[in-house]
Amino acid sequence: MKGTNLGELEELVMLSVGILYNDAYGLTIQKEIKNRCKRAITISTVHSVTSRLEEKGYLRARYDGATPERGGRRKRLFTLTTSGKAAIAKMREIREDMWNAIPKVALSNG
Amino acid sequence: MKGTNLGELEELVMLSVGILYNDAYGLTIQKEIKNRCKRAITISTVHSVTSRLEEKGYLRARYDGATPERGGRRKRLFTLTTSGKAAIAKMREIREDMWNAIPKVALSNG
DNA sequence: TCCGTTTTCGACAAAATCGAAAGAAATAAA
DNA sequence: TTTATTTCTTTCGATTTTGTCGAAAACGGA
Repeated sequence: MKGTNLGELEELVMLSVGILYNDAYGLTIQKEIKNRCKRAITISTVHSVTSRLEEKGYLRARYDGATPERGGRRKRLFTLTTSGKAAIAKMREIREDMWNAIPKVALSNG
Repeated sequence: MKGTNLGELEELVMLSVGILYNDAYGLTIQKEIKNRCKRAITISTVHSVTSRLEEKGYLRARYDGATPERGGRRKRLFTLTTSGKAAIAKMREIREDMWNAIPKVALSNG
């Protein structure tokens, strides 16, 4: 049981779900990533990532109960689970600590 | 040619190289990650990641010219390239922006 | 030659990625 | 009412990149 961590894209999807709060589903997640990261991924990619995150227990899904205005299939909305929130928070903390530990000289140009 | 991005572990290795500055090589990188991330990876893993980062142009390697005190093969020291620095800085910026965009309510417990 | 350190090699699992096609559900058109 | 259209979800199969090892090879003193 190795892969208990988050991959790079998995993390971006988690952050997107957090940002979108109560409107996170395939399409909106895809757009969020496109806008913020200037990175085009297909809807298939988003779905395969969200599935994996569900399996890991980092994301929970529910069906949209509200009536859609003009047609369309029910949306599958995602929210972060408690362990999901903890996972991304921890990664952030570790990276920030590492950034702070980099000596200035290592980042100067030349 | 898709994979121009950094993977999760690749990023950690880059940060470690920055932290270690003029003493970044297999062993020290491995330890840095172990200490900071509480994550045990083998030395083989570190080497395969650094190789890939070199190919991507994010890391540059040189051999240690100094005489080793007590035996052992020459070390291969790594430093961040200009594009390498830019790559990790960009990832950091994007993630910070995303974190700031997450509404408080999405992170509260419950 | 022997020992300890470090890198290279070859292999495999997990994550990232896509395209295409098939459901669903609600509404608009016939 | 029946059919078509729209908007999304699901699923499948396939391929490239990343992540991960264990073992072998290469050094460089002692």
